[in-house]
Amino acid sequence: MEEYSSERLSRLTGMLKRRGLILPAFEIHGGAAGLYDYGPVGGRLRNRVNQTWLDHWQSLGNIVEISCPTVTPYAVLEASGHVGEFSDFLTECTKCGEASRADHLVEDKYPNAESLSRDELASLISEMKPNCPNCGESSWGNIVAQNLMFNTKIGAGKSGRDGFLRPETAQGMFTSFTSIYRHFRERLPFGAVQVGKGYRNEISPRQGMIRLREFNMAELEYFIDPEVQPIHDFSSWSAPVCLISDEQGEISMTLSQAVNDGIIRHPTVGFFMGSTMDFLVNIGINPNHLRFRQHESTEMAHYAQDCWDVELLGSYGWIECVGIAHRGCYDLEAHEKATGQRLRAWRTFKEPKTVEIDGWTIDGAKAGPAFRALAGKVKSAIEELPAESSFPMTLNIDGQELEVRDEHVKRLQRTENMAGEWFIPHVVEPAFGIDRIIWHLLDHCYTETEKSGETYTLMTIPEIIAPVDVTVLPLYEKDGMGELAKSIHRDLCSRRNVFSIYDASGSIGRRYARADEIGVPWCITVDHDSLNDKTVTLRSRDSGEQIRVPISELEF
RNA sequence: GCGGAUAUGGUGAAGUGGUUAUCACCUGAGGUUUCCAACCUCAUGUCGUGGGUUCGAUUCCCGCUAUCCGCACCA
Repeated sequence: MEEYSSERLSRLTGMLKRRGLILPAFEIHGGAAGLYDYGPVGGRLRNRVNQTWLDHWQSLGNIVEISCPTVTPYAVLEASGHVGEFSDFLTECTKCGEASRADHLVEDKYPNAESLSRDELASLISEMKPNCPNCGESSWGNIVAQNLMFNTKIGAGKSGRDGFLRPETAQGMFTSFTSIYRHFRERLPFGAVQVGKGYRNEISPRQGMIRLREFNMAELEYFIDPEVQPIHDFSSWSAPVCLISDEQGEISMTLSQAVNDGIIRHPTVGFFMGSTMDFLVNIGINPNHLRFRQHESTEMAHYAQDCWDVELLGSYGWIECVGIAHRGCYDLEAHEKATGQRLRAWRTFKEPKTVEIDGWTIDGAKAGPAFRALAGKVKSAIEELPAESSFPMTLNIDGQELEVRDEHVKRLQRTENMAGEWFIPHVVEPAFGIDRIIWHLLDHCYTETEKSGETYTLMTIPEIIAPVDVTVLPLYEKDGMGELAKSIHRDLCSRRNVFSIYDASGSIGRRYARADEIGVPWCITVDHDSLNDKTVTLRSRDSGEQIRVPISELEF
């Protein structure tokens, strides 16, 4: 097991920068905290991780990919709860000027103060008079919301609307629900995936790629009928995994056992946990440095019912890289309330239900002129009345006593057949921090060994995400070996989804070392024999083995 | 955001109030070399940024930006 040390970390980050995988962005202008570039090697690595992620989920068969804007109108994120929740409330000590988080000042008495509103916090602070942790005085100014989303204006000048850069891709999937629902012919379950950028104006980005202000995320929103018991196949995950449960602490058990015991509160969450683990291990994450941690009820996001993080161990300790949340009906309901649009699915009953309606309603032709503006409210009140009501009666509507007479009302009696009902689907969301995952796979694949007494580094990146598939090396750039190597290189590059590098500088050993350092799985060497018999040497990064292969049979 | 430290070629380091800032590796060109960081010659490329002190600042001082370490934060 690789030892993580700060020395190894600095060698790794130095290599990533030197070899063009990951670099601080805008460095010639002094840099900018929390912003990183994927360089000439990293760019393709990121792309392949994204593509592998998409392929992984699309293989389920009921998943579509969509792509939504990052610029998002204010109303969308207000409806989702982000404007209200995605911020910290700060208040300044008027004596020393130190800013403190308002919820922290009262959390002795209210352990879950994070969930309090601004007004509640203000009244609690004036009541409890907490002391300033800096100067000890108790004299607090107004509470201001420090929002962690990037503000922007959509449009210019006065006509510009307020907006934000999205803090997650998820909202686009929810606001597109009806289109996705129609695409799937209105049959649950189905899911939508999206990979793209998200933004958070972090107060203090730290730890390199771990906390970024602009980051790559990949999210799946999987819509399910809460009344249908899902059937998932857990048989491929027979080994126990490390779970840190809210109630039981760290335990080791299989996913199916954890679902059966109710530790994982929904089978689909458990299924996605297993599927997520498969994806991560496939792209090079060390399974021994992976664990699942359940959110405690107090740290759960405003939308979640249950949430399991995948944490990966690397140079910065255990870092949450994936969150698998059961969001219930929170999001669709929130957007439905804000817009009045129906964001529901239709559930057909096994047997149509008949509902006897027996009650009263108004006779519009009489009641309308009689009650005028109040007629609508009278109608609602009348329809609430039991069938055995008798008229005339007196109703109190908006403080007015109204006499409702026989002539104003009609008996309502009929039998309705209901074939089904509209309901708000529930959502299970695996949300991946791509940058954190890429960081950890590089951290896990970075191997320092010795070769003839010298330190030797190689990246054991799996072939499916290797940024470079193959390098083509002429033993010497003379006698036509260079030309032959270049033609092989061009042929490989022209193939679908294959990327080759041509490298002719330095000794052959140096070039193998360079290829190993960025994790190129295969090297092709063109030598004198190649000119005659049209064969080349194919060298494996991981085994160092070399075999002779005809140029016409190179398989990439 | 607070406290502390740091900032010198692509990378890692050395050094200085005064002529042209040093070294290794890397990179490029040429030579040599018949498959795992070899060697020879030559070449490219640096004092984060703005201000101050000074005849003169990469060096001293201040601001800014960034990085690292604590604290705090982490939907």
